[in-house]
Amino acid sequence: MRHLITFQYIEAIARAGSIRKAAEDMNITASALNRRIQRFEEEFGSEIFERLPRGVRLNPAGELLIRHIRSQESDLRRVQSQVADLSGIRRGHVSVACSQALVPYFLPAQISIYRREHPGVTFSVNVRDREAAETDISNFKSDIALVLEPNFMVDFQVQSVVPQIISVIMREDHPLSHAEEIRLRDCLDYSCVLPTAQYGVRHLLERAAEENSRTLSPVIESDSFDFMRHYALHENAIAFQIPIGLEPKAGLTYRPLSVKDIPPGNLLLGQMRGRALPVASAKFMQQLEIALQVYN
Amino acid sequence: MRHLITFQYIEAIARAGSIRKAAEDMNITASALNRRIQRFEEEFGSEIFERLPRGVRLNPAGELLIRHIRSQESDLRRVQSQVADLSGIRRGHVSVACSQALVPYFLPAQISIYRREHPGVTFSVNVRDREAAETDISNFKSDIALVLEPNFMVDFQVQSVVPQIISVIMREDHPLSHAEEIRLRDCLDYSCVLPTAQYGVRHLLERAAEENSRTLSPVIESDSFDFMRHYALHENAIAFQIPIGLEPKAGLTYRPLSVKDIPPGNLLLGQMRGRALPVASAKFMQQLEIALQVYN
DNA sequence: CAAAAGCGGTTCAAAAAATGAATAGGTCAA
DNA sequence: TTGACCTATTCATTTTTTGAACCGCTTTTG
Repeated sequence: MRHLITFQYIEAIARAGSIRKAAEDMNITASALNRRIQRFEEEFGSEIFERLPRGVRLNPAGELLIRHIRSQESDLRRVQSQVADLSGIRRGHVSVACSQALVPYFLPAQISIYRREHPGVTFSVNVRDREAAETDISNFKSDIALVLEPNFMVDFQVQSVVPQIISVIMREDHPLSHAEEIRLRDCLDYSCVLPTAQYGVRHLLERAAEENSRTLSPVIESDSFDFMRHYALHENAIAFQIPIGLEPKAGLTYRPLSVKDIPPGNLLLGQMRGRALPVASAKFMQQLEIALQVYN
Repeated sequence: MRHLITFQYIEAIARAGSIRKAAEDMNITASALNRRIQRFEEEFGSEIFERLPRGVRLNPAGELLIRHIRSQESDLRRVQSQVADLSGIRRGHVSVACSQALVPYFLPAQISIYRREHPGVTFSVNVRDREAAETDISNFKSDIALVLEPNFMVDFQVQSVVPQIISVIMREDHPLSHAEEIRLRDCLDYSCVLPTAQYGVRHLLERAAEENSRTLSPVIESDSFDFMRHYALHENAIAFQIPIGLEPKAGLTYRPLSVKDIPPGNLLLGQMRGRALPVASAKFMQQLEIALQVYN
């Protein structure tokens, strides 16, 4: 949309933090971009950038404006996708921000199901911790978020809640592998591999440990659940993950942690509050809702 | 906003029904406008107008687009007004679509109260029947609607409901003027002056008459409540109006119709569903809500 | 402490885009 | 069939946007 390029420039400047950098990004001269902004500010009736010695920054007016710009652009894309839809082309793009647990198993399966029916639809999948996922949603960078225990920002509208009991991951020959369900105190006797602080699983474990006046002392911290799973094989340590992220794997076994110690974590499916999603995203969201019911 | 002019052109064409007419309205050549539209359609990825022998008309894609355009423009105005608000200027514009009953008394009073506090805010007040009011709301031509018994279109979001018992208007020396409350059958003995079909009052009267297997035979129909009120003075006929539209007037008296015959009509305050109103409009709406509580 | 680097803002000639006037070519109604 | 009215196209002209060079300023760097 060529006539909306000013908006795109404004976004680029906000992102880059300086007119010159943004000019470079957008393949234009700094002078041209500068004048564009000045003209826009005049039309708009207010400055939208603070001029700092080392660049520019959105002022409050600019913050309001960029919110409008983003929502407007997303809405226009939605309209375009609706139009494409009614002309029978059925294409579109769906962007998902999700917790790591969804990456190996659940999401690939769901996306492949969806694309079997709508091969014209493309996807982007971004792994985000619970905070970043919400930011992405409210910046219109992602249409859909599927995250464990987010912070519930105001912009985040929950569509579906799935309780997830944290599972203990260990080798089949691990002493704990015979128990039906595992108590938290039992875990503390063994080497633990824990996810780093930004993850929901860690958050839940910490909270539970605190309530039981225990502390977690992991031998390894990692931000990769994949790594942790593999490590459990090597050292015969125990790792933790939510069921939706687990697949049967040779040599490993999974047991639920007792809900007496740790309440189930909530896996939340949601979107930007009040936003009308593009056709493709809305349909994919519907599919996810149905698929998630299995876990209830 | 100069860079959004294409959108304004599209709106003008949709309104005018032909590129030439719109070109004239917008002080531009038909050829220039035509090319603009063609370029836009190419960028947009779909035609938005049906080319007819006698002009053009929005096709379904165009309908979707113009919805977006209108909501987008309204949102931008809102952002501008918010910006003005935070720079302390406190200006803005409020547009109200309302039933005739609100015009003589209620709205002028409310607007004057509001403007006493915010003299920078301007108003437009448009009298609309219940259908037109809803259309205005969903076209973003009005921010706020205050109408009797609208049809409840999906886009219309009700903020406040005020029951209004229809009153009979007559001269002080009219035979009915002594009754505390008046039955519908009594009215039929006298000359009646009725509003035309598009008004809520007429709608309610007709429905009530039908239930009682009676028919209304007005000696005069009018679309002006002001006229009807004055006419009651001359012929000693009876007219009808809702309480919110009535002020004491020398020589005239008002009596409620019995709710046994006619259920109270609903005066509805509302706006476009899901729309974020500009600051000024939102505040005025709040004030109206409070003011209307008196009638409950 | 001085030079360098990085920033937004300004100026002016050059390039690009939008425009107007004229006109082609179509459909419909009388 | 004619005339009215429409969209679409072409091309010279006008308007707008752009790039290059430079100014004045602040911060960083050596």
